Order: sequence, then C-alpha cells, then structure tokens
Amino acid sequence: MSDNKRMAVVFKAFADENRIQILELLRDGERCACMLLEEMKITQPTLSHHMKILCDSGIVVGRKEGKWMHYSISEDGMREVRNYLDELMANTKREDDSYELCRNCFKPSVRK
Amino acid sequence: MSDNKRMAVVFKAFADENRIQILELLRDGERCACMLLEEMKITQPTLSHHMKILCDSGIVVGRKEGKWMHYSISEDGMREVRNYLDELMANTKREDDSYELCRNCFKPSVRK
DNA sequence: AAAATATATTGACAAACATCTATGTATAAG
DNA sequence: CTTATACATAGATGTTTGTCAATATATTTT
Repeated sequence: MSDNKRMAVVFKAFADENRIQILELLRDGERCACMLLEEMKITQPTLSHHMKILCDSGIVVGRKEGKWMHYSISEDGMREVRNYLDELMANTKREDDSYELCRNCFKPSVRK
Repeated sequence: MSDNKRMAVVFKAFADENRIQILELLRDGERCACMLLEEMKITQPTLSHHMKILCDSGIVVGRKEGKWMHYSISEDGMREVRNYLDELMANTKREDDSYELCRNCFKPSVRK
C-alpha cells in the first residue's frame, strides 16, 4: 500500500461522526465495548464495525479480557497522524518571492 | 453543526488518496490548479471537486488571480486538526488503577 | 466583439460506506 | 452441560462519495 493510500485509510478512520464520538469517549482512558454501546445510539454490530475500522487504522488498540473488549486510544497511532500534519505545516510560511508557478502562469500578462 | 460533525467533515477532507496527493503537492508552497492537474491522473472537474472539499473544510485556502486559482495549505486549518489530536492524546498515559469499567465489567469474577 | 483559456457546475453512474437484522463464536455463570 | 452474555461476522439495503462528460461562467487575448 502506498504511503498516500495508507494515510487516506488512517484519516478515513476519523471521518465519521460516530467514530469521533467513540474517540471522545476514549479520550479519558480505556473503555469497554459495552460501555461505549450504552453511550451511543447505534446497534452492537455497528459499534463492532466501527471498532474494527478504528483498530485496523492503528489509532485505537483493543485488549480482550474474558468476554470483554477494552479499547483505548493508541498513542503511537495518534503520533503518526500528528507527525504527518506537522510535515504538511512545515512550509506553509514562505517568502513572498518563493512562488513556484506552473508554466502557464508565467505568461507575462499575469505577472502584475 | 455539532463539534463532532464538524471534525468529521474536516477529517473527511483528508480521507481520500487523491486529496492526500494534492496536500503533498501543496506541501512545498502554493500551487495553481493547472499545475496540480498536470501532476494528477484525474480530470479537471474532479480536481475542482476535490479543491472545493479541501477549501470548505478549512485545511486549504484558495486565492484567485485572473483566470487562475492558487491553492495553499492553511496553517490555521492544520493547527485546528493538530490541536484536536493533541487533546485526544492527552490522557493516553494512565495509572494502572485508573480503569473506569462499566457496571457489567465490575462483576467480581472478572476482577482477577 | 469573438475566440481562447482556466475553472466551476450539473447530471449520471458505479463503488464504497454505514446501518440494520439475523446468526455465529467464545467465554462465563448456573 | 445448558443457558446467558459479550462481541464478531454475514448479508441486505439505503446513502454518500468519487468520477467523468457535457456545459456554464469568468477572464484574457486577438
């Protein structure tokens, strides 16, 4: 899987209102699936589906204890995403004359 | 729009391989739409569609100059997302006895 | 004014996704 | 060993999304 595809998968994990709510619930620490289910207006299979997406992407980790599944936010997963954002931000500040225009945009009439 | 819905919209903007590629192209600074189009294997209407999603979410800003549109990564938009991730990460490290289990999980037989 | 160029919008369509019900599996309780 | 509980999987269904061709709009060039 290409790096771009991989990052798209990770961001897709965040890209749903219910999954954001799950992350909010996990914000204060580990929670079991049954607790998450009580807090949300979705069925158990739907929750299971969302937890799979969150875990597969690496931003949440699951821990099985008897019949229960306990989920928590993965610090490593979060750091990966944060580092990616940092790289995107690195060069947002640029010199005024550092524009790198495409060859079309170099047409004299446009260079005011 | 709820905060959760809003964050889902922002993350959705990242959640596509082509849009990730666009962000990579913008990583080194501002680029015009025609230049982005040359680098990518999509049609012009599709690029326009993606740029709308990126701008609407706030992670990219557009600047019109004559016929041309110049796009760049929005530092404010990126910071918003990074701050959100930081908040999610804040409590990933917890004491061993700080588990807050749901009432089901408190059943004695499970507390090894 | 007419033609050319860059970008946006519309409408159609297939693929991906979120959700549910029904069912399966694993573990614990009686 | 049978029943109950927690979670996962499968299949069906409606919605959202990404894509393109066709067309519209805005701006510049001739």
